[in-house]
Amino acid sequence: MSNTRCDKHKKCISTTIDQVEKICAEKGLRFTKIRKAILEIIWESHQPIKAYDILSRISNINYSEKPPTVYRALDFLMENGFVHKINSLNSYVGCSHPNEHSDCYFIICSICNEVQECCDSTITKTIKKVLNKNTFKHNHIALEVNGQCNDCSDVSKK
Amino acid sequence: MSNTRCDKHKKCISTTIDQVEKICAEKGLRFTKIRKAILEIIWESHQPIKAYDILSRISNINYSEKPPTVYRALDFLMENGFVHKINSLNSYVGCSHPNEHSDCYFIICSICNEVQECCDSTITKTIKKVLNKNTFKHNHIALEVNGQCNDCSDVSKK
DNA sequence: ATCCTCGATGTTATAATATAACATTTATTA
DNA sequence: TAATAAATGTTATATTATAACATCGAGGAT
Repeated sequence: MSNTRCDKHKKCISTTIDQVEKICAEKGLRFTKIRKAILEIIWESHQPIKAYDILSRISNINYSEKPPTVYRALDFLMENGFVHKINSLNSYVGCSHPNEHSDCYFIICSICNEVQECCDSTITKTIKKVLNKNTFKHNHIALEVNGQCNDCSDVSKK
Repeated sequence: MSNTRCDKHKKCISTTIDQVEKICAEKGLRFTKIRKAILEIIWESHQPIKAYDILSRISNINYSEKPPTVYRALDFLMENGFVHKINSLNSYVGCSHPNEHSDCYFIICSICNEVQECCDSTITKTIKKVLNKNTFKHNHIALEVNGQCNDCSDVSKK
């Protein structure tokens, strides 16, 4: 399934990278060569990618990269909302709307492994109400739903 | 903070263990000695506990236990809804209402590390609506909110 | 009761994920 | 241009989790 949803994937990558570049310029963040290379690798597919898969991809380009290189770039990219970690998969995905909001929700198809963002303000509102009842101040909301996407549940019916 | 919320913690453990025992009997599940011991260790506090901390606790009792012992018990306990994994912490907590519903939501205080369940049906309903819109069939909903609990944000004000 | 089977446990080894600590380089700014 | 702060390089190791195969033991079939 990997890139089928994104007709013009190359464009979709470069648009996002440009956007990130712009945001970094505005905020005075250093979007260095390594950070950019790693963000590009993450965007090569719309699937979540694992840190060590990023590492082996980047080692093809520049031999002898080591884990801290990847984890540091991931830290930077996550801190600034350009990438999200899917905790249930120990994997990382690019954020398709950097800077719009801090909390992103994910639906993860356990058949094709496709991950889609499903950021929805009604979910956020409902959660915030419950947090208020609990007098809990939130920093971050992580929502990951595991199941089958439409395509895969259709296939499994046949 | 650890057990302060639960006035009679010993009772609270034994009640839950009894409940699990009963559920297993009804369902023909084998609540073996090891599984019980590990569930008891998990319930020693209301905090999430890490697999290797369980391992070292159980090694005090019975030397020479090894990781698979713990992970197998955790698998059993999670499959049957007696324990939940907090993915963002790689940690495990006992479920305070085994068998009532499959999806449990957590609020995690980053100061005192206390984790509370905040299973709320309005959240579930709202999420399900969004999943329907996306024609996505869910198996499991994981919601983890990180922030500060009431007690800790009070303290930090002072 | 005995054998059989299957699930549970024991055991060894290793895979997969992530970070600590310190050295060096590069960018920024005073 | 020197000072300084941030980023990267490097080595080592910590943490989390599973594979693979051997053995044990409970409960059912005969």
